[in-house]
Amino acid sequence: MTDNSKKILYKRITDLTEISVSSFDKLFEIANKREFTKGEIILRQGQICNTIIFVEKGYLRTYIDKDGKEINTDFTFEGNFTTNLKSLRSDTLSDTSIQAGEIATIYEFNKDKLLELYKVSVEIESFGRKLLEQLLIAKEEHTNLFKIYSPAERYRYLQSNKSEILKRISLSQLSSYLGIARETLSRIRKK
Amino acid sequence: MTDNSKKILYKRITDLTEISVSSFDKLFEIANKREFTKGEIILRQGQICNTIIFVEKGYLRTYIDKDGKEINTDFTFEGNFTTNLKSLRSDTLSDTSIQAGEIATIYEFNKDKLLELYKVSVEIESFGRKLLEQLLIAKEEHTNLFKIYSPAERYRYLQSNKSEILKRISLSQLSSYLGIARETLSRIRKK
DNA sequence: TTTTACCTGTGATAATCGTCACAAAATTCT
DNA sequence: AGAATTTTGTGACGATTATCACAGGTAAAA
Repeated sequence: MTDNSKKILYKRITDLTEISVSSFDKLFEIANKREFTKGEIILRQGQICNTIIFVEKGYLRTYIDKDGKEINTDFTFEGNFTTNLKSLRSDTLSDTSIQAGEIATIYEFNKDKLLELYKVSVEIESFGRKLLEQLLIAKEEHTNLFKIYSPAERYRYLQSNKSEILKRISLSQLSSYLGIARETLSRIRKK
Repeated sequence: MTDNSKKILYKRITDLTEISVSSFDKLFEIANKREFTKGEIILRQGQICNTIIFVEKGYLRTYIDKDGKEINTDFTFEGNFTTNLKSLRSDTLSDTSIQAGEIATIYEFNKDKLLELYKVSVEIESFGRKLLEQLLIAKEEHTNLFKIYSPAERYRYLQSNKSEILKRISLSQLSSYLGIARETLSRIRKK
């Protein structure tokens, strides 16, 4: 494995599950490498999502359009996966868009090809299941922020537990992700 | 299949995925049926969660204790699954408790036995993956409520899209689930 | 470098929401 | 049925937050 990109993906997967080189190679074979400049759209709201995306470099921003205003629902940094699962699973129109937040390199995995691999390799399906587990745990933690904490407390939670996100995401992008007005977040941060 | 309980579980699984009778039987063999009266604790915060729970009858309430106040993070009605995934996966102490909200009948599936079945039956692992997909989609939808909508709008969203929950969950239990003070929710509802 | 576009800070103000206190209503228990 | 417990409604008030408007700053583009 001389390809450096391949290594990043391999690391991410083996961190999650045991996988043979042959299974990994099968997975890598269906990967479609793509490059984006800042601001480019990877998935557009209203389209059907048919891929799972791995971010090798840069980060992606997932957002919903609400009355012309963009509300960020997720940020995906290098070494992580994202998609619109609802659209992917049921072939319905995606209610979110995914955009490159910086110059980004991604790998796209086609859904149908992936489902074929699930049938062929138990290891790959097992990987799929474990990835979902991890995503669900992260989502639960994020949801609970809104139930347990006030806006100011949510920001402080990120400071203590997810400082990476504060370093990379601008205040105005972060505000909708935390369900706080930009101005309020600016005032919270000043303290 | 004469057992009626068995049918409810069977229906839930076959709604999600194709499964052979023999795989289903393997799953049913490891199921541990238990009954609870209203208010009884099924999983206590601070314990390690090692089962996945299927609700056959009644409903369960999942909550976090915050400074002595209980904040509801989830409700699980009959025909659905719940657990504390973080605790289950990493053998760490659960930060949530799960309690019977009514007289309830549940099936518990031991984690280790389930992992064994995943190895034996591809169908069962596939079921596990699809269940996680569904849970993640539902969680994403719920999270977005907090980012997109105001408290009043969140309540109206439940009215239109999840009316079942309004019928079965009391206002005071619902308020923390929606991140709204009980009094405020009472006033919202009056309109 | 200069221009342009975007991002952040800040004041003023209004709207919303949370908290406290208590009464009324509904439900459960005996 | 009657008592006890829990749930819900409501007023008053204060705290927090959203919104609007605009200025200053920063970064990207020409």
